[in-house]
Amino acid sequence: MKEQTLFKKILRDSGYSTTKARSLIFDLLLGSDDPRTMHQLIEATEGRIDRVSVYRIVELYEKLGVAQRINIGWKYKIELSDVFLDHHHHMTCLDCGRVVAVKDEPMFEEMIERLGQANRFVLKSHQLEMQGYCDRCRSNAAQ
Amino acid sequence: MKEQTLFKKILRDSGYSTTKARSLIFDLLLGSDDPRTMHQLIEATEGRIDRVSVYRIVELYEKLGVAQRINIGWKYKIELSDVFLDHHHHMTCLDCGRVVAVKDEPMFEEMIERLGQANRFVLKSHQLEMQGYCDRCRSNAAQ
DNA sequence: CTGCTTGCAAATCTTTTGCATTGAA
DNA sequence: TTCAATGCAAAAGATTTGCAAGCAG
Repeated sequence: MKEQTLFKKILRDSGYSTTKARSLIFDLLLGSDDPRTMHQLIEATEGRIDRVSVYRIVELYEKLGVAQRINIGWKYKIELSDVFLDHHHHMTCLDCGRVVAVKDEPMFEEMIERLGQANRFVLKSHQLEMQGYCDRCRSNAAQ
Repeated sequence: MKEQTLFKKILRDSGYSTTKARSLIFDLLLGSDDPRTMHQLIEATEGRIDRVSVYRIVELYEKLGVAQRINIGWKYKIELSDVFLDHHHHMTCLDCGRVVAVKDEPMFEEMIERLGQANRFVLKSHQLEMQGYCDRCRSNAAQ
């Protein structure tokens, strides 16, 4: 199913309407490879949507599982959820700030599952964030 | 080495002095099992330290590797770094908010290492955050 | 002593709330 | 048409900055 169609279906099924503002935010998220900060997202609307609405829309997307916040350093960024992007994790370069999406291995998922059971948790989600220096930056300067 | 001693040594070695304010924040972090939000930390000082100083001290602790921010849901919390606590990860209950520290397996560390190499990153740190429902909450209501 | 630290005041930035108006179905 | 969604104004909350006074070494 085309992303936009699935997106509209999710809204409709949950009793929300598809509006110009909601579609724009969705397209902005779909259009960028990298997660976006709230600030970037608001900038990207170029005043077409009020900042308050951006907050409200992102909040809704999180509730519906359309988007998720991920934590990069001290800040958070927004990206589409696993429904629209493959489940993955992030590796951030401490020097240039580049964020690489890392597909995870089945073995990793199994391990997460085991950790949950060992603590008697029924796990719903998880995030793995890694930081280090990418090859480009490493060849430029000694860390 | 006793925690306080190591703490003072880290400050001294980096050219910072040990002050009443810095010791208090350190003790507060050392005294609680769970990570603390900035808000909780400020409350815990009971006005003995200005909120601005708390921010500045926490910032310094992060720079020196004494403490680290961890992301719990949308917010972040502060806890002592691996220098003072064993390296671990967090499992948060989506219902009651309880945070469980999870010791990780050597296998996990190996996997992280491999992921780094595969992406030509030299990894320096990583965090794994898991969310789900704990056994207490699960037995109270159906999720 | 002397410069690093802190407190205080205030600026700035981020996020939330209330309410009147607009627009999707 | 009708109620949900948006914009606008403003409040509330979080974080940062500048500067004078205080304290650790």
